[in-house]
Amino acid sequence: MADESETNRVRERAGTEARLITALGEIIAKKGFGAVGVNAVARQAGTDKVMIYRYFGGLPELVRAYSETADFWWRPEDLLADPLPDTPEELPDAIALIFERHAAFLRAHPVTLEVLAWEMSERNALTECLEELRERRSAELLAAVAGRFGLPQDNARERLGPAFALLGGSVNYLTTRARLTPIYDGMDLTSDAAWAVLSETVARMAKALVEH
Amino acid sequence: MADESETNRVRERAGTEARLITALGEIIAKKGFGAVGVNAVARQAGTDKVMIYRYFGGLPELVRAYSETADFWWRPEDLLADPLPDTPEELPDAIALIFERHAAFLRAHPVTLEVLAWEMSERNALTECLEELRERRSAELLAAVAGRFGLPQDNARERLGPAFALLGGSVNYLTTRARLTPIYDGMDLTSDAAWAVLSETVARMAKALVEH
DNA sequence: CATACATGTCACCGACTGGTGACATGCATA
DNA sequence: TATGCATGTCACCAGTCGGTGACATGTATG
Repeated sequence: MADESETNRVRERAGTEARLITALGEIIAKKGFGAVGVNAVARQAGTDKVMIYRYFGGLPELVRAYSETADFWWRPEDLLADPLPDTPEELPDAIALIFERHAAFLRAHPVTLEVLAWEMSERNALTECLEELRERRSAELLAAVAGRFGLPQDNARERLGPAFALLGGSVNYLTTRARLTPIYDGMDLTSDAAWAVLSETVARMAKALVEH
Repeated sequence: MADESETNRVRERAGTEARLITALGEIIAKKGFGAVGVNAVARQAGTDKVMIYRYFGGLPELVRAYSETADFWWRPEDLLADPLPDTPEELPDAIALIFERHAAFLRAHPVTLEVLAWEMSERNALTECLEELRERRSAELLAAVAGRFGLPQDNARERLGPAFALLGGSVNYLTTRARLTPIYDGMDLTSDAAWAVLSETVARMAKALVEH
């Protein structure tokens, strides 16, 4: 009968759940967090919004499910990959490289940028997941850097910690902002040249963190 | 008659326009940019949304009118007010003080913080006004600092410019973010203590900007 | 006084939102 | 084979949104 071709709607809960979760990610990546809603996600998944309520309980729970499948943030290894200077006197260059890689990571991960933007206007399962992940990975990174360059942990936490917060915050801001407003202080933040200049500046400033 | 007490609705275009403009500012300050809409603004102004269309043409034009009445950003004088170090060797401390005052300004101007947050998800008359204002004032600040500390303008633009962009971006990010998510890298950004630590870090890093 | 206009008020429209009940259909089990 | 349940589909609800037309009323002008 014609049934076979028509009624081919998968009829499998796991598949529908998976399609809903990936659809959410696609919406975020393509349209931004402003476009997220039960209707849009269900349409993108090719199913009905009723499934969101039946299988997840609601949009917040679907968002939570999505947050558990994804990995939004870098791992310390990503930023400390070779080639990276080792000796203590090269620490400023290493910091600049970490800065560069942090920026490159974000510029290559649009969903993370959207969630970072979301954090500015709303708290939800996704932003809380990213927040928790970033806090943990930042601490790990700091410890890893201290270990690699032979700094005492408490000293690193006192001196390097706030500096990493400052520089990291700057990267988060400038990359997130650049999606819609590329110009900042006369620089085009979508260009590699601007980021090279910024990285150079970081290298120079980082020198003062190690000296005396 | 009872007319006088009942029909006291001002019946004056200028007054209604002014109430609409101030109502927009109140909505932004109290509820954030997500709550801005013709219905909400008209209700806050105690009038009818028809007036927004009749007198301004629509919400975007009302927003534009509001943007022309307000002054969202610091002036260079605000950040360079006395007491501020003068001598070239004190430049790092001056930079740290500018950083502190930038942060203090934003923490005291919730509407500006909301517009900064808005920039992350949307472009409109308000965000463009703030963008233009900030770009201009930043350039003025840089020139003023160069003048005050006897730096050649092109040198200042090359070395101090990117550093100001980095530090300023960090302040924008951390203050805007702290409205909803105060914790960042283990610091409570609503506390003065955290900002004191950050300022100290800036002072240390700025030393490397002047040396050699 | 009578006319014309500006101001303010109200009701309504279509579109979209989140959310729910009712129903058809297929599969697994008794 | 027949019953029960899970899956999927559709229609509908109430609420809000931006936007507009129609009307009442006050004021200034002829």
